[in-house]
Amino acid sequence: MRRITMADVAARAGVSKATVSHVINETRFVEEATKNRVREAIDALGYRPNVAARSLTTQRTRIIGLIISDVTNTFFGELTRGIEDALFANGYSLMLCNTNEVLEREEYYIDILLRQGVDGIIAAAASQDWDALNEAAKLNIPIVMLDRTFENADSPYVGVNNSHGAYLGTRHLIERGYREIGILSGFQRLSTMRERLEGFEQALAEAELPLRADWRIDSPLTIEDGKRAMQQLMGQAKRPGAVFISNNLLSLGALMGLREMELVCPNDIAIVGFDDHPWAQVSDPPLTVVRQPTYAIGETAAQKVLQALNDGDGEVSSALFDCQLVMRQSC
Amino acid sequence: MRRITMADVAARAGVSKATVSHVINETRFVEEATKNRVREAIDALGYRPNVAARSLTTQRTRIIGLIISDVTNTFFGELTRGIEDALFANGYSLMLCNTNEVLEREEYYIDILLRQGVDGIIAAAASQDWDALNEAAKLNIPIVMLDRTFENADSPYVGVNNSHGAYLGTRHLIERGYREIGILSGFQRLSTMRERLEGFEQALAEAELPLRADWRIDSPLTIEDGKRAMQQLMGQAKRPGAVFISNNLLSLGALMGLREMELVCPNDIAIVGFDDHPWAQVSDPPLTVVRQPTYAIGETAAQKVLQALNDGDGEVSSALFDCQLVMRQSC
DNA sequence: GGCAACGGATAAATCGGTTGAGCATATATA
DNA sequence: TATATATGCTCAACCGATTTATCCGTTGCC
Repeated sequence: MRRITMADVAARAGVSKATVSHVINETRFVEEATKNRVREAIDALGYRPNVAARSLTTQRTRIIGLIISDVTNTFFGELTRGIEDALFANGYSLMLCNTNEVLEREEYYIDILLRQGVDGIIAAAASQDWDALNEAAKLNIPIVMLDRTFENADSPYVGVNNSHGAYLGTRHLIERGYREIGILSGFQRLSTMRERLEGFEQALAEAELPLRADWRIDSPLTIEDGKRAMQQLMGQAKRPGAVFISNNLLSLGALMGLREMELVCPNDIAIVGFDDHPWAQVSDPPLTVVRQPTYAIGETAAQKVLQALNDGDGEVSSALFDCQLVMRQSC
Repeated sequence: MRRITMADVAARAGVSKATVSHVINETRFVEEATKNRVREAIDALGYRPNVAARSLTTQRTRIIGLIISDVTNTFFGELTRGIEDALFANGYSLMLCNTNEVLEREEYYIDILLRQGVDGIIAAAASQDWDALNEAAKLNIPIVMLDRTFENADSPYVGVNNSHGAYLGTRHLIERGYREIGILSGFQRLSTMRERLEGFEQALAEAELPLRADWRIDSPLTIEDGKRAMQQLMGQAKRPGAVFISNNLLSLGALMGLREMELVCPNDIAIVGFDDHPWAQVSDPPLTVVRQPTYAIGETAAQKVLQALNDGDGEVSSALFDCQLVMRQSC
């Protein structure tokens, strides 16, 4: 079946392509009678505008690119969902790019997004600097940093107050009487992880508790690494009594690691994790966590790009959400 | 910064646009020296082809549309990931559409995807018939049904043998000695849910066990509904001793529901769920489940669309994966 | 009466690529 | 020497929209 074009519609309605275009986009006054003939023709023919052709002239695609490390991680899943809903509500579509925290893949995707001519980019970037995104910035494509940011980032950022979140979680451990506290601190090249470590350290410092290097385990952010990290932590002669875990996958892995070592939480070690997850309610034990408003973060990020798109030059502000301690039974 | 076009590259390299195009796409022989001049110009100018313009003539976008109900559900998250990886490996991009099982939203998205001119569609469709996708089919856009299908579906399907999976799970319960078995059977308008119910019934029939209507609870597929369903099941005077749960969100909700009622699994009720999830290993109790190779299903679905795209008319086959029983401690 | 303004449309250029036809020049064949 | 073939590239039409400039009445105003 040949694609129906605007010319077909114009012919059937007995008007020019220009008029059809104006009826569709409401870009100029058209007489009601003419409008109706055009609409009738559109319906009758089942005409569907070709986005590529339109983009060519308008230089807009109504597509937003999203760069994250992995949708499989529910944290990113929720973010994605929030973004998608906000875009949907505004007639935009989403191009999803998983980078797996691999820089080359991120760079590849940024290039693709630019070729695609996306109107904006939301990025939970794997890179540690602005280089990869710089080209996008040069092309004046609005960018919103999601979840993470970096020093020389030159775009609004939407995320949470990580250090305060970690501070809350750690202080909770201290208030429950734990004095020997470790941390699974993740990947220090990510701003989120650095900030969480900072909040953790601040809470310890305030309580005048020691900061032991062997009770801080850095690692990539996977379940496997969480398991390993927890086992390394607990494999030591001198074990902490509690641990703050900076990331949800690490928490899950940690729980698995404990199980394997036949250690029991919170008896052998108390845990406060970062990021909530429905399953955390039914885990053994139900996990006490610092929760971030993930969906809202995504939603806001999307609104920020759209705002940048609509306002033109007006500066778009960053948004920092607060975390919330959710007490359950792991400490 | 003005966008660099092919004309700029051509001018700088001292050749025609046609030659530049041929160098980029390797669509015709070009002398090595000329090629080099073109490549040098491309690099020097930082030229990036405009996908919209290309799509206009080639009628291809190298974008595949994915329709699912919700990325937030890890099952779909995994599917999405498998799809994205396969597309990435082949130089295709992914447009993500969450429908929330809402028909209007699905129809809206299909329309958008067609306007966008996606090369193919992978759909875990909310609709129960072919109507919504029919337009895409008429335009000769390859479609792959993901996870679910329906009677008059006219496209390859990639999923698992649901009835056999449910059969396996149910038989396991029977083998463990349970005789009074219920089912949280989800949404009967989805093929997956119907098939799972079928497998469940078959296992009961084989063991000559009764099929009680009050031990079968249908519901939408959300955590909340799982909770309600489980509480309804266990709120009855005559309770079953075990239950097969046809969906992962329902399983999670069921666990929460039990907790609230202060009932213990598997003592008060044994559970076998459908779909595995990392958290199922650390839940209380660790959940025995029927696992499907989710990632592989997604990957395969993507490969099927690409195959349809490349082979032209060659019929693309469906793919049915097997499920696997993962024994843990919920029965 | 003459000129401006306006209402309601259209023709044609344009966006940035791809691609079939065609055009020199060089080499092979008769 | 004339002709055929191959080589390497250019020209220009085309994809399907948007948008600028323009056109042809009508009406309003001085």
